[in-house]
Amino acid sequence: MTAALSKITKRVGPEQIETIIRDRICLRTYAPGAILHEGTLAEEFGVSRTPIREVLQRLSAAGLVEVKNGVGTIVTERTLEQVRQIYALRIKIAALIGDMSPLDVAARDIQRMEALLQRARTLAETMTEGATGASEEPEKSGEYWRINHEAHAIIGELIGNEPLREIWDRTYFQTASYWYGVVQSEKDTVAHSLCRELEDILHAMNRNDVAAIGFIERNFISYGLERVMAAHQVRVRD
Amino acid sequence: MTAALSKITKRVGPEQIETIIRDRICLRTYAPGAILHEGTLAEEFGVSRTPIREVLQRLSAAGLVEVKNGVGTIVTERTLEQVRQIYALRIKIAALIGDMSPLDVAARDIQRMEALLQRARTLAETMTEGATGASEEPEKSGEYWRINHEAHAIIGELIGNEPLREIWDRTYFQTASYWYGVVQSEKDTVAHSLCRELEDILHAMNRNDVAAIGFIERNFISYGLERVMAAHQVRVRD
DNA sequence: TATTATACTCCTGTATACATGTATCAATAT
DNA sequence: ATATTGATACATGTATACAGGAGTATAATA
Repeated sequence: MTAALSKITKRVGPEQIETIIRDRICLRTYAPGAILHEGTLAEEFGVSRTPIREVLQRLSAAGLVEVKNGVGTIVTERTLEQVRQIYALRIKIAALIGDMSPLDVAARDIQRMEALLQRARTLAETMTEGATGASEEPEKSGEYWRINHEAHAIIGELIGNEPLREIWDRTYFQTASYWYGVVQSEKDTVAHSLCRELEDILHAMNRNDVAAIGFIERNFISYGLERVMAAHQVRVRD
Repeated sequence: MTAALSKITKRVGPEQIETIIRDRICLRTYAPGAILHEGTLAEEFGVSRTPIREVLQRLSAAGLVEVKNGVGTIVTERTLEQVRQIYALRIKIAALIGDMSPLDVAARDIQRMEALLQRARTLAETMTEGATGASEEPEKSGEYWRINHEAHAIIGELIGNEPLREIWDRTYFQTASYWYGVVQSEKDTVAHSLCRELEDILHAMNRNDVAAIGFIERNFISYGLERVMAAHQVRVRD
């Protein structure tokens, strides 16, 4: 692990610890196959192993890690076929959003999405200008992640069927790490794609057409699957 | 809690403990709203609170219980609307089975389902004959549960898309308790309905038509929703 | 030199003691 | 008589010590 993960002074609860570790998995700070040690994490967050174990159990139930006795907690590695299956499911789930008790779009949601679109446009412009600048690259990827993550959350809040929303989140986090791998290698393309995605969603939100949002997502998830599989082929080749 | 839950001598692992407690929730041995105590469960299974807590955390992640600090672990109570939403999702999920990498039906599966149908027919006959016999009622309900549970498992094994199968199981367990409430009050009707369900599935299995099985399930889940809502109305009335 | 057995090291699994949170009930002030 | 407050009992949350399992390195032997 990187040395940037220093000890935290503020006491944080298990829920926040879970969020932090989950984000690290999504952002590939903990890449698939990486081994996490309970003792190390306990020391970093200033707590005992007990609450850390609780967090890892929950992440295990979410399918993000696998706890192995005598070894450690391993970030889940998925085969190409497994990733494809999750994406296939996400496509079907997205198409269901409009059918399952969709909620009304609030003005507040539209404002949040407009702010995200603004940030996404700034990010995309910086991408094309800066070309392949080295030092600021990680921060751009981080910004992409934050935008994408909040957009996902806003859409999730429009899903009135709670069990469906849980699946929406669950499958999103399971594939986030692999999608983020694509983001790192094709920043420029995906940044512009994100802009179009948010524009389309914003139009649908202004019409209060949640079903349309589901189908827009369906299409962009399908696009994501293509990119992930292409990137995976490249990785296998070398 | 009933006194029938005596201490267990054999040492059992957390996985088995989880299955036992989950079954008790499904069978309403632990009814919705019931409070479970970690210490009591620990003593019953002859282990410390630590593995019990791990089990309860997993059941909490599965949406079957809710752990409350200073109070206990409460078996999840769901409103009529929440139950309806889960059923609505199960209906959609069932219809997806045929689309998502269905597996071939093995001869072994057909044999298992034929055996279940046999047991279901025996159960249904006993129902109509015995009318309202008192002493053997619980055992009949238990037999209904075991048949229904194994049929669910067999169908689940035909789902090639693993994330979809997880949802299949998850939503099944979340509604099992409420469906079982219907079973207890309308044993005769549901026993015959189960026979027809298994017959239809067996026909589809012989044709290796997994998609058909999905739609058969879709229809019987829809039927289940009707019965659960009707029963819930009765409960509210008194 | 290759191979196998064994001891060692480190990580998770479990048990237990203690800290903290919640609800109940009784006592007291209004 | 009633409302409020405080003590108390008991629940879960956390820390820590110890037991068990898995991998590795080392040394003995064929």
